[in-house]
Amino acid sequence: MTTRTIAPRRATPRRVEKETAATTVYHALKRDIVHGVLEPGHKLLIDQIAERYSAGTNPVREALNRLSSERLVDREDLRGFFVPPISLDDFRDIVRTRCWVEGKALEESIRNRTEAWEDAIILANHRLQNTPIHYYEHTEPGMPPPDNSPWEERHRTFHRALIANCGSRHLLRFADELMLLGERYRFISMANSYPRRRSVDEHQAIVDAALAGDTKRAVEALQGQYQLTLKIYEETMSGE
Amino acid sequence: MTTRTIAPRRATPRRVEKETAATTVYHALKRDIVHGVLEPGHKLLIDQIAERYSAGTNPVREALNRLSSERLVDREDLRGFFVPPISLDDFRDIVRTRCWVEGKALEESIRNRTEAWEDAIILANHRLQNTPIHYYEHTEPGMPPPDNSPWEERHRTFHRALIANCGSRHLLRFADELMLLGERYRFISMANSYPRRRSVDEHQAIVDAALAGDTKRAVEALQGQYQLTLKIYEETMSGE
DNA sequence: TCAAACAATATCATACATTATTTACGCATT
DNA sequence: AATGCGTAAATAATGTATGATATTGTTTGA
Repeated sequence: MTTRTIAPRRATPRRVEKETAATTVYHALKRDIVHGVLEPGHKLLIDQIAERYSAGTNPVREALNRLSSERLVDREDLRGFFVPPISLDDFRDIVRTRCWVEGKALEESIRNRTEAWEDAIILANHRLQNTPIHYYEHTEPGMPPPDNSPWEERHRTFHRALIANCGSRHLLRFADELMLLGERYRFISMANSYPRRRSVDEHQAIVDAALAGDTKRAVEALQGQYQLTLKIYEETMSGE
Repeated sequence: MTTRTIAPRRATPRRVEKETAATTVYHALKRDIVHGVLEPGHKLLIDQIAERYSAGTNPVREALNRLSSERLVDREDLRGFFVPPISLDDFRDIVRTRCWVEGKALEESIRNRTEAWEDAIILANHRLQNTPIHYYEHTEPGMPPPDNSPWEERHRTFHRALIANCGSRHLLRFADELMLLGERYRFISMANSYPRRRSVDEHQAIVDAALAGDTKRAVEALQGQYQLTLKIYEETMSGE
């Protein structure tokens, strides 16, 4: 057997992953659209966006073009870019499609289950449970809305972890797109009233069923959570 | 009740839908990538593309950015754009995901079936059957490969018609993306040998089952066709 | 009241400048 | 001679500025 020299590791990676202005604007726009900062139906004027994010018009246009293919902005030749309008029908479609896509992905994840996947789920769930939600009602009047971005981030991570083992790159991509589209509705409609429901228990139920290998129960628990989100949204809308 | 004046109709529509250079390049690039004219793994140099399609660099970059969000080109900050490489694993993923997505969409289409939908299927199938395929083997040596774009177009239309009634905009969008990704593999691998198998019968079987309301049989027929495509591709690859 | 003409605004395309990466080359070391 | 390293030139992506073209809003005239 030949002696194998260990490849030397650099302290810093060879290529410092640098971001272009277009990519920076892309992420910023994505965040602001999902968070409802940029309002549905609103026209996205190139110059305004450029100034808002301190960039040139060219990077802005590239970012908008990328987002248009993900349906996070609407585009019309020679007429410009718009924040997509929202509608109950659209949200229904998003939730329904998400149930199908993530249901299938969870099913496959359980079928291919590995220890690493189970560990990741447990960890993600644990972290999510230990991240408190700051409720808007508990803040002083006139104060800015509370920042729940740590919880949001871990919530996303948890749901990604559940289906990460499905083995399909494309299915994961679709799930991710739908998650973003759905989150926008949550941010827009529930900016002032975070869910009171015991989402901790709901998440735990999904994890328990998934770890037990009970596909049917796990998928139903997952889909049930999304259906509930839809129902709450419908009640919120009709109540106003 | 007030008398209602009929709004006057113009002979010509108010807005003549005009296409920007970016959109033209977008479609041209999409076509050439799917058709395998631009080879997998190949680097897409902005200036070359711009000259190739007689456009400026700016529209080209916008088109590339749109395509990158649809996974029809790969993009890396500061390093440029590339035609995505192909691999058996990737094709397997595409076919599998397509079976899930279109299977679900067909199921829903049948559940919501209407006369208009049935008519559209019958029509699309009829048109497809009446469009001949020009086989490469039947052309004279040294001749350019035959143009089957009419058949390709109607084939796409047929498969879209099947699932068009599913009621989900997003599911249809995913199906469309996957169809394009899958078509690229067909064009690349079978450029010289069009399928001899009786796809007419396969399509007819799907239509018959769908019209009979036999969801299970229709979905299985549809998925079977895709699985067969995968099998043929696998054999083609191993045989070389 | 309607329509045509004009003005204002914004998108789109081109040309040019800047910045990063890739390649090529020379030199030193093994 | 072969390999590794550092520097410099070449190449290409990115960003800025400007002009051309289309749309939108307003005004004017019949």
